[in-house]
Amino acid sequence: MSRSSRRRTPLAHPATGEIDLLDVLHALSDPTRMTIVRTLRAEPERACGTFPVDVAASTLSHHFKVLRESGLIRQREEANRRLTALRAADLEERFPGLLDTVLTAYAQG
Amino acid sequence: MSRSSRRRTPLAHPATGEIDLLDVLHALSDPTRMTIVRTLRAEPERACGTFPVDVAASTLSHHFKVLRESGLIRQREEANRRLTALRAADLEERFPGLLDTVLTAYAQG
DNA sequence: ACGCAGTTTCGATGATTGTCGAACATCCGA
DNA sequence: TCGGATGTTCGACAATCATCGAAACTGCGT
Repeated sequence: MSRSSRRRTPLAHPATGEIDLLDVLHALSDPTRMTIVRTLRAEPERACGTFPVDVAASTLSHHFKVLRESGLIRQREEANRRLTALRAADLEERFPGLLDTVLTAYAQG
Repeated sequence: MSRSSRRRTPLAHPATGEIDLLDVLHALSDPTRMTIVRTLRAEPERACGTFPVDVAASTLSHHFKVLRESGLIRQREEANRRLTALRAADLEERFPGLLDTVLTAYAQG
């Protein structure tokens, strides 16, 4: 196995069917994470460092972990970057209409 | 002013326009509170003690406060009871479709 | 007047959370 | 091979949270 195929932990994501609604709601109830999700809906895939949030890198990493473990985002390794994408289709399959409704509600501001 | 018109604190509720989405999502991300909201959608108004949750009375009171301050429920005094109702119409006005979508998603299991 | 039923407040406790800086790991380019 | 760029992990810390029991309060019956 090549050294690059496993970074630290294998980047565990919950299966679509295992996504828990309460975890999703909790993940979305933080302003930094909501900003990440909202940003991600516009663009298909983004590197971690390119989000318009003003927190330390380690804090951002923590938020990505919460979003990943809730099933909201998927991350994959790309060289020394980690690319992040919204699991829009999975979410739509699991909880139809949820993401759209929540993001529209947030835009209502 | 009659003694009964003010209990302890005046039971503050946010105005419909002031309801914050992040507060709502946070309030809904707890299983006990989600159960309360779900129970409340079936019945128009309920007394505090009649919810199918297994926590101490003081804990329940705390959850009602969180729900009330988030704008999800409205409470009014009725003799020595406190009656709780879902602010479904207000929620619908503020965040159209949100409550239905979330509760349907939760029922999806 | 007394006590009971229903609820809230208070104080405490243990768990979780958001945040940071420092250190570490990985990959790419010079 | 060395350095810089990109992210993560590791403590640590203060704040918030869910929970409880005990005490207090309110209104209704008796």
